[in-house]
Amino acid sequence: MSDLLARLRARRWRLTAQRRVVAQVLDGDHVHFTADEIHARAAALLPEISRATVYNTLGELVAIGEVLEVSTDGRAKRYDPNAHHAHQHLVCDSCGTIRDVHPSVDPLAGLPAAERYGFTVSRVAVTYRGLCPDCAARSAADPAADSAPARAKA
Amino acid sequence: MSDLLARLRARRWRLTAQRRVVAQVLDGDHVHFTADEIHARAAALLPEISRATVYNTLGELVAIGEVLEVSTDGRAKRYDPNAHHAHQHLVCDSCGTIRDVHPSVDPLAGLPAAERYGFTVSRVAVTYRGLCPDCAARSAADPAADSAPARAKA
DNA sequence: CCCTACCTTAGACAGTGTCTAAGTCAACAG
DNA sequence: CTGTTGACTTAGACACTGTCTAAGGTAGGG
Repeated sequence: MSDLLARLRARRWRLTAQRRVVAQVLDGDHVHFTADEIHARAAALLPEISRATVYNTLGELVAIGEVLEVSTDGRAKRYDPNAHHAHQHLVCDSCGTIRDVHPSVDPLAGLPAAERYGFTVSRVAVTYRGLCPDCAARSAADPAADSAPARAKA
Repeated sequence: MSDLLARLRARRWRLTAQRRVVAQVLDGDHVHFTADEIHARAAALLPEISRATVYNTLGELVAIGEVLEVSTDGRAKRYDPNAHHAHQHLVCDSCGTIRDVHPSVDPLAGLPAAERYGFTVSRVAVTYRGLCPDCAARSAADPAADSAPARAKA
């Protein structure tokens, strides 16, 4: 992923400071940030960067296939820099954490032609949902908090 | 589904006119409406129904498991009344149409314990994406329209 | 070093969903 | 049937996420 900038240059992107910091943030921890989180982290490196630029850059990265958009909860989309290796997601219902998992079989095989209703199927998104170890421990200790998803991370 | 009202009564729900029309709308075509579409259709039957009530009622129906929430595109959530029969979704990237499909194997089996990272996995959402027959035909006839997803149905 | 097309910015705007205070009414008791 | 009560509904303000525009800035080629 460290050659993302090189790939962008090959696509004739103008390498502005803003695009560099967005790429740098995506290149950091392999976490799946929301656009707002990416903006906050980018702003820590380049305070004057605007929200619109982050959205623009993310949209362009998605369009050229360097980054994947993941919408797991109907709230903010998350951006997944791991676009070059097929994978699926494991999502915590409580804190929203996402982990990548790698499929052992091609999930497209699970859909027989008879069930495709004439659709041209090109992709499959598989999302496993449950509780991450931390949240499972917390809900066992305090069952009342079970159904109160924390918006912010602990 | 026609006994949804009976099931709600069994749960000690107060059966107001508003809840009846929401149930009635969900009971209609097996389409997956957004909350706003449900509100519009409910308002056709009961003009003074408010948006908040539709959201409240849908939220309660989801909480008790009578209806499923589906978020396919990061925009409005859609509500799926077919909650009593495990199924997956086939989504058209162009027009947004959703069809239910029925899995031949338990998709949870695709995730070996070694890949669960300590998560307590309770559900799996599988979404197949591609083009519906109509949109595939249209994009074959006019490739330029291929990447311009229509927000409204044709 | 200059130019120009592309990029960024601030802020307004739009869509979706949540919350609150006040009024209303379904269900039950008598 | 009528009264009571607490759950339900309402309008509208609010919050969050994402998009758009006009104006100014700047990367990269000459």
